Amino acid sequence: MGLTKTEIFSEQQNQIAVFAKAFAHPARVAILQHLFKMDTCVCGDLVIEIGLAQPTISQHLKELKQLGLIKGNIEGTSVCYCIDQENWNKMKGILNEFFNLDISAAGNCC
Amino acid sequence: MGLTKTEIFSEQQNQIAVFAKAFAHPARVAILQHLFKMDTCVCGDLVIEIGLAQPTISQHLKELKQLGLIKGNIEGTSVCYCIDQENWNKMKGILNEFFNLDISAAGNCC
DNA sequence: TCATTCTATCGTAATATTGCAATGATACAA
DNA sequence: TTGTATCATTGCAATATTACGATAGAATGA
Repeated sequence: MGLTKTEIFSEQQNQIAVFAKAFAHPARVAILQHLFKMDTCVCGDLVIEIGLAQPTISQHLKELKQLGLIKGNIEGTSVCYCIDQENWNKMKGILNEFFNLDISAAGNCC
Repeated sequence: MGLTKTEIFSEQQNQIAVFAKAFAHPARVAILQHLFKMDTCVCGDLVIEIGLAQPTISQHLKELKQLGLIKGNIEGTSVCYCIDQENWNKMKGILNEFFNLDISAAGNCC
């Protein structure tokens, strides 16, 4: 049905899934890496840097913005994008808690 | 078109996206958490534990297995699943490298 | 052998995602 | 005002994902 049954999972499980979805596309990974690489905010060159059409980039930026991982400030005719440090760290905390589950007990019987 | 243009991205970017997709669904998050929680391998009770139909769980398990994040050993009529420690740590390394990109330079102009 | 149990696969329906052309909207410059 | 540059939105087509009923396969026990 293509419809994820979010209601049967915990808030935490859904939140992990939502954040993970942000990185589940190489274009969004590339956008974020570029935002990190630049020592200033990135305006328009994302379209040139990544090889996708402008509406496609705009759509990916919108998703990242809705998740709160990036911020966008209007600067004249262009828009300045950068990482939202606070939310980025929050996301990192949530995902790291999941990644660092104790592995010692599991995995020793297969 | 629903077709990700993997060819225009780096190997690393695609790999991050592929791993992230594993966690981009709460059912798979729940499966992995359950595998971690158990101090022994998990066989059939994932269907009961999580509220999805058996074919659906089987499908999610297949995806996780294809990524190498879990292993499955046949034990009589049932199958024993557990985390693949080696690949799990490898995945953690790749994603952490991405998460821990230097944030100090970016994000100070918005 | 036959029924039971457990899991995988197939087929299908519905929703989600991706990508882009066309079009708007806004700010600035001439 | 008229263009130009930049980015957002809309609308659409194509592919991907999610979920499950039905069914098949494999091992076990009666």
